[in-house]
Amino acid sequence: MTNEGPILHADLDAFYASVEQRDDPGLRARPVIVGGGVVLAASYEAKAFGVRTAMSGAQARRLCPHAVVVPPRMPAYSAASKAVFAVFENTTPLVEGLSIDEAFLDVGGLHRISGSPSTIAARLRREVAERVGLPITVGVARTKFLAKVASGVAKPDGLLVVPHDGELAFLHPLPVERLWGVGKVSSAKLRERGIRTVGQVAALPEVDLTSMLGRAAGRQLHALAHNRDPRPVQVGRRRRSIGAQRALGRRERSPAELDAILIALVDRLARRLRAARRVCRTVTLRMRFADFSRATRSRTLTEATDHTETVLSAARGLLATAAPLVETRGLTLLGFALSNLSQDDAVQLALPFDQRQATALDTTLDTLRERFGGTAITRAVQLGRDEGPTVPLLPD
DNA sequence: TCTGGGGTCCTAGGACCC
DNA sequence: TCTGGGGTCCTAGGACCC
Repeated sequence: MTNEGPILHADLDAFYASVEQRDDPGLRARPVIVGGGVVLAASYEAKAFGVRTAMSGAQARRLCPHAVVVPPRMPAYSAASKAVFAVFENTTPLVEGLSIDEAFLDVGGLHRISGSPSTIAARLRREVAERVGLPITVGVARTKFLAKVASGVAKPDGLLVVPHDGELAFLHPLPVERLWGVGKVSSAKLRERGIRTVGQVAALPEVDLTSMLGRAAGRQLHALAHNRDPRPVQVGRRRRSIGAQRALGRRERSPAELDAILIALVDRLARRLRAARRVCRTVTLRMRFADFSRATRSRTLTEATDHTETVLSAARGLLATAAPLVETRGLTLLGFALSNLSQDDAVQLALPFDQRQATALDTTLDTLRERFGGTAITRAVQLGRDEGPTVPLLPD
């Protein structure tokens, strides 16, 4: 898929909180906080008091004592998300979802059919408001990165178009934190050297940035500050891992209690895996401790699986490995991630051809089985699953 | 102030193979 | 016997995003 641009970045405003205000008129125009222990989303009325996403609930209530705190309703948010994405798909087939509440849309080539990019963006906002009842902000620019920055600047309920001849004038005065990939740590490193704006980053040689932030991050930052972002909008990106976790609090848990939580997590994950028709090969145990330090332990299986029992025994093995850590640091969060995902219907994927080719593949698989055993078959079939039917199935 | 639940990508070292 | 360069895979940690 080529990058024809221009690109829209569409981002729902205070998504979870907006859904709550839409569904309960009593909440409209009032400060709303979604989530209990931690703020998952805050309405703009609550944000005005300094409430932010990921802030602890206690701090949020101190800042905004009259806020209405509501528990999250995930099914309502997924349904709203689906409805909004339907509007996106109706605008252009070139949609790249980034999360439950934002996406890139490539509207290049739509000019003659649908009007100018700003007309398309205005219509998109209107349709989301009319059909789904939610406010959405849209940034329009030549690249993904600029479109995303533009929507960030235009929030809430806004529309901002960055003109071709005004890109650097728009970009350079912005604080470095607006750059994608600049979080707390990178921001601190840059500010330590007196670098506060994107323009100041652009004045730096790339080597300075890579030595400060690492190779990939430095290069990316350098490119973005110079407004270089060739990444196309990618349709149909696939998930690379599936995870589930549970906070445990500071209370000690008995081994039996821990095992019960472990079983519940693994069971949930294996179900999601099968529902998505995927198989996994790597199981990762994620832990957080009383001092908020973290650790992971992982194991890669020889064959991909979606069986609860197989994942469960790997999960138990990993937790046993980590017993000394758990003992000394005190476990406060337990989670698992399944990665190294592939499709579970590879043979079908590999056989959209005619009968002769199907027979040839069967012969190939038989040969492999004779010469290399089952592992080679799994490996070859996984290549087929990951890469599609063009991958040669014979090892070199 | 005391911290949820879901993800992505990068780095670096070691094992192993050619 | 010692030496090498290059590549892939696995593991662990960490930054960042919503």
